[in-house]
Amino acid sequence: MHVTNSPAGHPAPDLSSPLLRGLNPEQLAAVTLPPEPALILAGAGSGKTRVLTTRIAWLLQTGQISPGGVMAVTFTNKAAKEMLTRLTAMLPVNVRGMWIGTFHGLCNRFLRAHWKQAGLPQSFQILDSGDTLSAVKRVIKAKNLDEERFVPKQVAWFIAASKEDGLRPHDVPVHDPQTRTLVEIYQAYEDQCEREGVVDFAELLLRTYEMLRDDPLLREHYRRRFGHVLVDEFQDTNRLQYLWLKMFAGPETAVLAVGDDDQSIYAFRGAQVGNMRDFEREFRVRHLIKLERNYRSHGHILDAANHLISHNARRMGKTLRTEAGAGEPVRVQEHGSDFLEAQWVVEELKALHRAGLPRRETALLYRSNAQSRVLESALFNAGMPYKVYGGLRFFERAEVKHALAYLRLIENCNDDTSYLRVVNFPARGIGARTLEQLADAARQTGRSLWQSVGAVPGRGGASLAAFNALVEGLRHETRGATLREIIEKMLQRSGLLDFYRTEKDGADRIENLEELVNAAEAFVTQEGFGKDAVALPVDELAPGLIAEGFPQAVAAVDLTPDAETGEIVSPLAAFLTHASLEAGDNQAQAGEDAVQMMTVHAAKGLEFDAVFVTGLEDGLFPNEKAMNDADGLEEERRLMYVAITRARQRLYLSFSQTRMLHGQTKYSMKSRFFDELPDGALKWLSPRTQGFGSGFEKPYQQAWQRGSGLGSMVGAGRTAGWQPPAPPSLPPVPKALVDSAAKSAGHGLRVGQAVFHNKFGEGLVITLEGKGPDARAQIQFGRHGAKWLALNIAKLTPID
DNA sequence: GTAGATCATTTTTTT
DNA sequence: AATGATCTAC
Repeated sequence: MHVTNSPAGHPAPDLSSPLLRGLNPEQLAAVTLPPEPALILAGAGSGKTRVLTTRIAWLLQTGQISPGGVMAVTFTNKAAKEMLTRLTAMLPVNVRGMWIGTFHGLCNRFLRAHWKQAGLPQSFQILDSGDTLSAVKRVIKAKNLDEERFVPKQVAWFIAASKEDGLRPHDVPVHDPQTRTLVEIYQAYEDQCEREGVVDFAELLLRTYEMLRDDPLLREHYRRRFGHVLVDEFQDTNRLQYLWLKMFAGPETAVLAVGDDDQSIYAFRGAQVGNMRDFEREFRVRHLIKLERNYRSHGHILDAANHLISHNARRMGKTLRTEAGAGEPVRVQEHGSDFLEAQWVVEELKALHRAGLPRRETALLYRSNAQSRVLESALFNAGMPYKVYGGLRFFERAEVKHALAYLRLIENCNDDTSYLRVVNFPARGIGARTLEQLADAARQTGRSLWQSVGAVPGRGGASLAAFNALVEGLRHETRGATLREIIEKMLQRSGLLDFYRTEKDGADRIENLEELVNAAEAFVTQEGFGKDAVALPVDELAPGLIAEGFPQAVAAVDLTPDAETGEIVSPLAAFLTHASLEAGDNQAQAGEDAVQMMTVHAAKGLEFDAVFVTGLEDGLFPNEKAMNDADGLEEERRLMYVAITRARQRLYLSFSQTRMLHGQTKYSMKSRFFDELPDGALKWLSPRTQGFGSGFEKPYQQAWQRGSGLGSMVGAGRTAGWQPPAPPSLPPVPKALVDSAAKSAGHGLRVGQAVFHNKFGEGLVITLEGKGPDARAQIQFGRHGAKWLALNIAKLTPID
């Protein structure tokens, strides 16, 4: 542990505050750091959020800062909300003036306050990824380009990636014709967004960054305002987010970056772990604090995690410790098929539940979403409640998006994306030809679809005009209405309700539309959009600003009031922003006690008493698309590290010899990560012989009945003196394989046979074909994958 | 304009 | 296997 001393000139921190009670020395040091750039390496389960919130509370309480002077950035709405909740629980503070939110949320706030200077319409709309994709599609179509050569998804990805590197179209280096066209699309896309008054997610950040970069006065204002900037999950920041941070944080700013390089699992979407090192260097960080005390997991689990992650070459270096004792060994189980694996999981879950463990305290983790299906059906058949995270989110459902599109048109009729989405939904006889004519007219005049309706002749033109009249009518009728009334009227008049009433499975959709009304209602109450919502006086937060010529700068408070008039943006506009920025929970209804199922990515930041990591097979986890280069494999390893560290008391790791994947049976070897786990922390459960439940219910039952958490299971007998048996060399052969093996006798090999090859190592015979000199075999090798070998050439030694 | 058929696709994902 | 997107036939 290395904590730099406070430099001379900083008074010793006031340590008498009750806020600081119960912090360990490292946490305390982090919370009470002097106002200078600092980096906190916060391991899994080390109390990171607590440090962050306590730090803010302490700064406020000791009068070192006012609420308006704090900025705290997170990645997810959930993290931001949690911070606010904890903070208000610690300190009675008005959070209105505080800038605590996601990168995108804060940018939104900034751009709403400076909409004029940003060159945006006052009620600009935000495109979510789906909207962005359809906008890109329209550009590609308008430019008459081949969608095979310019796949919309990839183009959208290119544009987002460029923006996240801080590059505008003319900044992108062009070396080949393909890129040149991509850049042209990018430019056309930008023009289109500009015309329609919409911005995508990356644009929120990029535009904020550019404004601060190009306007020294504005930059100076914000730098003066935010004495403290705190960044959560720093290892996940991308290039643009880092540049953005450098705009807000000047030489005087106390930036506190909190992150864990070992939990960086988003490189695939642009996260740069290197930002941590850059931060250390560029901000001249003199305070590096490591939080290595883990308050979550028992010893064996941490041993496994530490041992595994030590195989990564590029690390900042950190080892988790616990005082909770060794606890239970990590249970490893092998299965013949994914189906059997799922059955075993269900039986173990039943046993855990019988032992008194709430189902919500158990989690099933997997590498990819496709793996959830088998598990789900096994749980379903067993009648065990479960909850799968990661499906469609509320605001992404088709019917909800349709409804939102109508609302967006009411707010801004030039939003072509929304226009196209609902102009013929429900069907009103407006076909592709009519829309093509409309698009042509719009393109020629450079106007929006809405504005070009007059240019379309005949019946099509009349239908379009009728649609415009419908939206126009809605706008008039709902003027001054409450959000609820607006939405209800829209659902009626648009025909959406009628449409879904006649649909055969429209009942769910109607339910969701009703839920939309509820969400709006909740939003109005929560965000204080009632009649007495008032903008904060302009000079309350940053005195002296007006003199500097930036009256608008400070008005960027929660309710996004207009910078000049102080008038608050309409509830409808605010709700639409909310809908874009926060897609809603992607979980089923809370309440029922259910087993939690999710990908390892989705599990980051969560913890459970018992965790199952399933499908630990080479090719799946580590994923074959990532395991061929060192960086990819290291990220997979970090992912595994995240999976392991989710568990408090009990961890199961399982893998299967066969798995249905893309409609075919895939044969795999156990994950190479098993070789990187310490034998002493593992217990290999032998298949089938011990039966289900493993007889471990007792200590669990006692622990939970005592109502105690960590510590109560320490040294619970089972692990003392326990010796790891040698892992079974190769698994028993599935029955189907044994049956087919009889036919292929002759060369001494059979399907399912384990063999050894001098170059490829151990493998499993998957297929046998041909006879005599033509005989060949497909063999699944561990890290070399499946190979076809000619049996008269290849030297294979059967393994017993 | 819609229903049904065919075809490609299939790591991870927040805002 | 299952999903989504595009194409074809009415």
